[in-house]
Order: sequence, then structure tokens, then C-alpha cells
Amino acid sequence: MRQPHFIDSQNLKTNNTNKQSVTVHDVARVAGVSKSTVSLVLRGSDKASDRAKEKVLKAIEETGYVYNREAAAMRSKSSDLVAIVINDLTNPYSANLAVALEKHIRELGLMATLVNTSENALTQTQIVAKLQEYRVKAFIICPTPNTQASWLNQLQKPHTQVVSIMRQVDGSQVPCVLPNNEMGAYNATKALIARDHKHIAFIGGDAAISDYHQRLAGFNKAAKEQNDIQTWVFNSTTNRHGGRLAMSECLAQVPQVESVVCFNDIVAYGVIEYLAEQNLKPGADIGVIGFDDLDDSKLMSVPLSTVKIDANDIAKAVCHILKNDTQKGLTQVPVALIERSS
Amino acid sequence: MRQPHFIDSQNLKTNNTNKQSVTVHDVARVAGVSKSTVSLVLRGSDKASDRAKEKVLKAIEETGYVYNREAAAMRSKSSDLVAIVINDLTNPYSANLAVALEKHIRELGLMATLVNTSENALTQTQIVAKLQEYRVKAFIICPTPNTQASWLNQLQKPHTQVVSIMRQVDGSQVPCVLPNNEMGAYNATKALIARDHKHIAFIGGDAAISDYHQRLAGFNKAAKEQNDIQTWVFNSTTNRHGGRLAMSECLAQVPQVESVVCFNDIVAYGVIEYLAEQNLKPGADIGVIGFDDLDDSKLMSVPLSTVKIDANDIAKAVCHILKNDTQKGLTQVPVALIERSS
DNA sequence: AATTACTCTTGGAACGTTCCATTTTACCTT
DNA sequence: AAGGTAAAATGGAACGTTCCAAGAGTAATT
Repeated sequence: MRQPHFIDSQNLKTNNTNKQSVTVHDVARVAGVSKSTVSLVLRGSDKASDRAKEKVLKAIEETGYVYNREAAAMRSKSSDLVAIVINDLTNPYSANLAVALEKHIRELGLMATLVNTSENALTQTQIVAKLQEYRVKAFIICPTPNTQASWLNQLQKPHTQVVSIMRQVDGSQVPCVLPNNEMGAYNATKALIARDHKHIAFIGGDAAISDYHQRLAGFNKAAKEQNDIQTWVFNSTTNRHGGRLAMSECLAQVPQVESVVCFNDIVAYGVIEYLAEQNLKPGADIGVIGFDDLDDSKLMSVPLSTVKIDANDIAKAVCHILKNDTQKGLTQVPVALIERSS
Repeated sequence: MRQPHFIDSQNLKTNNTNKQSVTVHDVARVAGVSKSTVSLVLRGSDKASDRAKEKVLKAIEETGYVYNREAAAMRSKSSDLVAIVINDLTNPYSANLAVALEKHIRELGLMATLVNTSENALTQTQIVAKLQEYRVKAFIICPTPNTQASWLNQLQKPHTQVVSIMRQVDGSQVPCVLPNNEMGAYNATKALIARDHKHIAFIGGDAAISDYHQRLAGFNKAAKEQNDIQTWVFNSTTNRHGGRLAMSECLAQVPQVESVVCFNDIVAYGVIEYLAEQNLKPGADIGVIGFDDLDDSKLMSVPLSTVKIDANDIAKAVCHILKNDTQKGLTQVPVALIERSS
């Protein structure tokens, strides 16, 4: 399945003024030490004396030296690039997560590079193949639908870690970090049952994604714990429009519905929009709980109750795996039910 | 202002199994040609015979060779990395734009890497400094507030292009690609005037950003062309919540307002939300026009009229500058008024 | 058949760093 | 002051590619 390997950069104007760049040699000369010492100082080694460090830093300042990571990576056979491969950056939750991951990776002293696959498995393959040519240290990947477990597995190399996030690929051997979807949906549903609601629907989401099944499982589990609860499920595309359509269908078919658990906040926004059109007030007339806790959710006219997935927690779990090179299969990150007015 | 230069990657487990990797030499040996020929084939040169190409491609397949871009970049002193430096990826329009840029850059045969500055000038400085160590070919940068023109200018190097997008930094010499903000707001306002509205407000936005002034200028220009138009301006934070607050203030102070031009779609969403609370119907009771044309806008219960900024157009303009290395100052990308029901 | 012209191929040097084995320096201890 | 030991500094080799100048092969022209 290897692609024939061409390097087809249509050559851009390269402006190749051959001005010699400043190297460790130049810094060494100015500082009056050897290039090896400069290298030690650059890497923050404690094998260089304070006096040497001082001289070298001054020389760096004077010469305007810029570290050449390509050369370093080539010699040391290890890069500090971490690739964050996101399925859909236009999804607000994904974007949040990407930003959190980037921040935590930077705090680890590594360089994060973000790429977007647009939920397209072929694009994912191509981008990842190209990133491999940069010898990235790690892939943090939210796999597109139809990602092959075997493909994911073979990405793991002695010098390359792989962590999959948010979605689980059946049969894959790579460590995976997920929010506790089932628990979240379970708690949300329980909260609605505690309002004495007996007619509850699960709204939105797409069966092609593993989250969906986990959240739905939590929903069903909570409902089945009591034998007087009736439930319905209405799927939809995972956006605001889908939420609106699913809610309209729900109200048409199940007028007695008392509350809904939404696949995520975006879907919940669509639900709320539809309810407003019908002059129904979220919380008062129909209970609505979302999933994700987007920034907007607490600021809506009726603040949205939701299950918060803390992107920082996900990022921390991922970084923990990176640091310790644990091969442990699954890390479930706790989620928190946040009850607001809806 | 150069940072003392430490490379402080807390060392992660490196798993340094010294399994020799496959190089051009190995491929050459298997293919029965010289390493130079392999290199030519890899770069898609037409100086290699078809027969040689074939042998090399087969050998690549056999050996499982992976191109080492770090080595290539070091020797050739040119990378094919293009950095997209985005001010705020959690903003849906920025995310859209980033995705479009990434796609177009990939089509150019280059590798895009996305980083996020969270509107923080210091973070921007740090990230860009690190990217310079990778010898990126180009920076496409949406500058944070308080970006210094001198800093932006000195990023331009013989081997590094810089293009600023969406925001203009006063005094900077780098090429800049902007949507035609003034024209967009002008046309939006004109469209409201054509509805025979005489009392029009400009809602939302933050005076720290250059777009704001351009859009407001277009608004004012349209209003002043006729001498019976009264206008008001209500600033806000640039999010949904801000839109809601600004609209509530507007209705309180200017009950006779007939329509509003919003700084962007997100603000317009907040405006619409507030109108719904007051039982006012967008379009019928109060005209609302947004800016950006986010995906959700056409799908709202009352489809939002808006000024569309096509992210692909921006991306194309940027790529045109990259390809031709034009130093031309300002490229204004046309925008389109899309009248829907609001 | 010799000359020219052109296409294709090639080995060695080079890119800027880190690694490593070795030497130099500094610091104790007696 | 001599010896021993650890810390600091160093020069050359190496990483895997591309560049370059030159060589080999082939076809066309005389």
C-alpha cells in the first residue's frame, strides 16, 4: 500500500542568496571555545561550566545565531516534533482540544504541529506519510472513520509514539485516551430522571463514530435502571441543523417527551433553537442536556446543562503517555455533569 | 530581544533502538544504480531515464525506504514547511481559514504546519522563533494585537517569505491579504437602506482589531451617502454573548432601530438570540446582517443574511503571493453580500 | 570512422549538528 | 609537591541527503 514516492514540490521562487548562515563554528570562534562546547551549552547540558555558558550565550547574542534543528535532528536521529492529527478542525470541540494539546506539548519542551484530515481517511494517510518523512517523535491522532487498525499499528516505530484520542479503532494496539462517554451520558440521564421525567429521548449523533455508541450506552443504562422510563433515539448529522431537525422529528412523533440528552452541545444548540421556534422554554418545558461544554454553552440565554469534557485533562493524559512511553491500552478521562438552567 | 537560547526538551523516553534505517544507499544497492540516481528519481527529476526510475521505485517498495526530509532540507538549505500562524483557532472563521490554507498549501506540494497563538503576542514571538529553527519556507500569519511592525519585517529573510492575513499591521512591509471589509460593510448597509430603513446600528466588535475600523468605515460611508439615515454604534466582545448584550443595549437606548449590521456572524447569532427572547423576528421586525458566512448561518431557523468571505479566495491569494514571491503590499479579496431572510 | 552533441550516470564533497574517545584542566588528598 | 580523580573541553567522524564536476554511453552529423 506504499505510495510511489515522488517529491513534487512545484518549485517556488527560492531566492537562493547564498549568504552563509551563522553556525556553531562561528559562535565557537567568537566565544573562544570549541564547537562541541557550544553544542553542550545549546542543549542545556550541565557538563559545560558556568563560565563557558556565559561566553557562549554572549556569542550567540552577538552573532545572531539561529539553531538549525534539521541538522540536529539528522545527527541525533530524533526530532522534537509532535504531530497532532485532527479529524475536523472546524468542529469547535476539536479546535479546543487541538489548542489544549498544543499548549501542553509546548510545555513539555516539544514542538507541536497541527494538521487536519477533514474526516477523510485518504487525506489522513497522505498527511501522515509526509509527516513520517520529518521523523516526528509522536503522532497524536483522532482517527477518521474507516481508519484501519493495521495502519494505525504500523505507525508505531522505535522512534515514533502513537496515541489515539477521542475515538477508538477496533483492534488497534496503540494507547488511546477517551473521555468517559458512557459515564457522562449515564449521569446526564440520571439527572433528568431525578427531575421525575419518564419520557426521555437521545438526540443526534452518527452511528459511524465510536463516541456515539458509548454515549448511547450510558443513556440506555441509566434508563434501564428504572422500569418506568420510556426512551427514544433520533439520529442526525452532528451539527446545529441536525439537532434542529432531530428535535422537530422528536416532538412530532413523541409529543409527550419531557427531556432530551443531546449527543453534543452543537446538537443541543439546534434543539434549543427549534424549541424557541415552538415557544418552548428549555429547562422549564423540556429538559435539555448537552455534551462537551463549549464556551458558548454557559452564556446562552438559557444556560445549557451539559457534560463537560475538559480538553486540558485529555491533553494531560496524552502527555503523560508521551512522557512515560506507556503502552497501556485505554485511558478514560473523567467527565463532569454541569447542571445549569436547561 | 533575542531569547537566551536553550533547548530544554525534558527528555522523554527515547527508546533508542539503533536499528539502522534504510537510506538512499540501500535503495541504490538494491536497484543497482548510484545514490545520485536514486536522489534524482526521488525528486522527480527528468534527468533520470525511465528505466532507472522504474528500478528505483521497485527498490523503494522492496526496502520500505522512507525519505528523510531533515537530511534533505539540511543539505539543500531549503525546507518545504509552511507555517500557518493563527491568532485564535477556537474562532470558527479562523479555523475555516486555517483549513482552507492548509489544503491549498498541500496542493502546492508543500507541507503546512498549523500553530495557534491565542491572541498573545509573546506566545506568537516564542512560537515563531522556534519555527525559524526549522527553516520554514514561509510564514502565513494572522498577527495578534500589539504585533510590532519591526518584528514582522525582520521575519522576512532570503529563504523565508512572510504574508500577513486578515489583519494589517501599521508600518509593516510584508505583503498582506485582506477581505474587502469596507466594501462588504458598505454593501450590507446599502441593502438595509434599500429596505427603506432609516435607523440603523452597527453592533459588536472590538476597536483593537483592524477589521473593525474597516467594517465600520464601510457602514458609515453608506449611511452618509443619504442624509436621512441615523446611525448608532454598540461595541462588544466578539462572541455570541457580546452580541446579545450589545443588542439588548441597543434596543434599550434606540427602540426605533430598524436594522443592524453585525461585526460578524457570531455576534449576529447573539443578536438573533436576544431578538428571539424579545419575540422579535429577524428580517420581519428587525433587519440583521452578519459578516463571514459561517456554515451555520444558512441553516438557522431564520437564515442569516451576511457578507461572505470565501476562505478559499484568501488562501488562493496567499498561495499566489507565495508562488510568485511578490512583495506587493495589499491584496484585497472581494466579498459577497448574501441576502437571506434576516 | 571520427567528431560532435547530448543524455544519463556517478563518486566525492558538503550541509550543520551531535556523538565519542581522548586530552586538558581543576580540584582534592596525602 | 606529587599523585589521583573527576570535571570540562575538544577535534574528528558521522548522520542521510543534495550538489557538482566529470565520466560514460548513445545518437546524430560530418
